[in-house]
Amino acid sequence: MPSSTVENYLKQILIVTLDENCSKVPMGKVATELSVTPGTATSMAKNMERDGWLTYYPRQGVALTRKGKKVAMNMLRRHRLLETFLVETLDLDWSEIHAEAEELEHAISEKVLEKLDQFLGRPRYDPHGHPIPSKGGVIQRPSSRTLQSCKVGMKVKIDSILDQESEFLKFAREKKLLPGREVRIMGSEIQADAVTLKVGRDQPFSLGFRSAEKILVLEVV
Amino acid sequence: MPSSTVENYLKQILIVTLDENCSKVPMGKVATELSVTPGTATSMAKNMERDGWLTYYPRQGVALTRKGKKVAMNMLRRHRLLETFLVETLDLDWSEIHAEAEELEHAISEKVLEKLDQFLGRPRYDPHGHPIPSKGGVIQRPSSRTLQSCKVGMKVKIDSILDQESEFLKFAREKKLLPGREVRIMGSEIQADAVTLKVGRDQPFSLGFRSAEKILVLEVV
DNA sequence: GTATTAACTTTGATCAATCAAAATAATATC
DNA sequence: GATATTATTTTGATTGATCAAAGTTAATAC
Repeated sequence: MPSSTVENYLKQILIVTLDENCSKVPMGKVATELSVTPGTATSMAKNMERDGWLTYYPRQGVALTRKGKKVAMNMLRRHRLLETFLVETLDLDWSEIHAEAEELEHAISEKVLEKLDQFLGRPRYDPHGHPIPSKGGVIQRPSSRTLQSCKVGMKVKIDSILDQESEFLKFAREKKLLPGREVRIMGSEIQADAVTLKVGRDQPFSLGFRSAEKILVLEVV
Repeated sequence: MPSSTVENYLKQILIVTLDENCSKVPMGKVATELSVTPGTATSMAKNMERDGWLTYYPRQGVALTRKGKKVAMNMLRRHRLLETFLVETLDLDWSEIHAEAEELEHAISEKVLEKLDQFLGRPRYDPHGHPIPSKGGVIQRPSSRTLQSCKVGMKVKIDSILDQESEFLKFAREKKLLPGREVRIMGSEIQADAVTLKVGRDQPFSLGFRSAEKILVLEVV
């Protein structure tokens, strides 16, 4: 059984992994995410490796093992189901539920969670629109679509780049069109055969449909 | 803020205090109640005294301070409201709720508790018939105890019957074991697993602990 | 190709909660 | 009253989680 501290580390590492679409999470990131000093993160990583939750690659970061990922997914499920309950049933304010769920997710048993899921009608998304992992720990993630198909104003996250041509990848890197990045669609005009997008605070720029087609994105809710 | 360990000590000490109607709880009792070694109980007592939760009388026991009692009462409130929720709303089995509430009571915030109370319609008794302390930490009336827990010679008044099984209720009616009736405890023997009681001028009879447990009584002074 | 900087690791210390086992005090027994 | 028993306290050690500060590496800059 993981302690609730370990559960927190696992969950946060999973979130970063999914979010940035990377395999190893650097220790610095772990430390800031959990609000501990880097030294603490390193020593926890070693203990967690000893207990089989993750693999620790010195000076590179940590990656969850299958066992660790399973628990982490379950934490996400707990968190999101609890947030749903707090909003739907107890009518708590949207702004408070995160912190509340953060506490409760460590205390709720599998059995109570199952009953809660049933009571709520087995919701698939939490109040923020995030998908709730299934009992087996699977996130049925919203299927990705091409950048070309996006509507103006949408906020999307880059999922993957289909073209492996190095020239194109180089261009994509320069424009920060990398997996995990969030992008806003500023314009999309069939007649102009182009989409205009903005990455972070950079200057907006346009991509022809030919290129936009090569970029798969996920809608951010 | 007390840690959840401290919360457990406080709650358990309060329960023993109410139960045995005594002011000081001896360390041995504290230790067994919390399933720790006597040494641990002693050292916790010292720390808790330092933090103002209780007064520690060496070789005699501990007594809650006002501050400690307030927190302990609140724990009882949390516990009982949660048990109510688990049975009423989530339909958990009567036998499981105690352990579940034991975990959740440390994680639930005052705000969520308040919403839960509201959602449940501000119940005054938990599923076992125990009174739920008010927000201010007041128990509305002398807490009832099970018939099984009574000492020989006590005179008690029946408060409620927990088992709603019709066969059992029929039996209870025959024996005049009905709310309001006064009963005298003629004998109670753990080895025999039975209590012997007398209702009015009727012939005394015995009840197995299994059944005696289902009957809540109030002590008559 | 060295110097600077940023990221990471080590070291030594602390705190809460616990145990086992030895020491001490209080109570009961003869 | 001396002894045996039981309850309690002390002592010394451990474990998990943490920090501050010093020490290493690797990457970046110049």
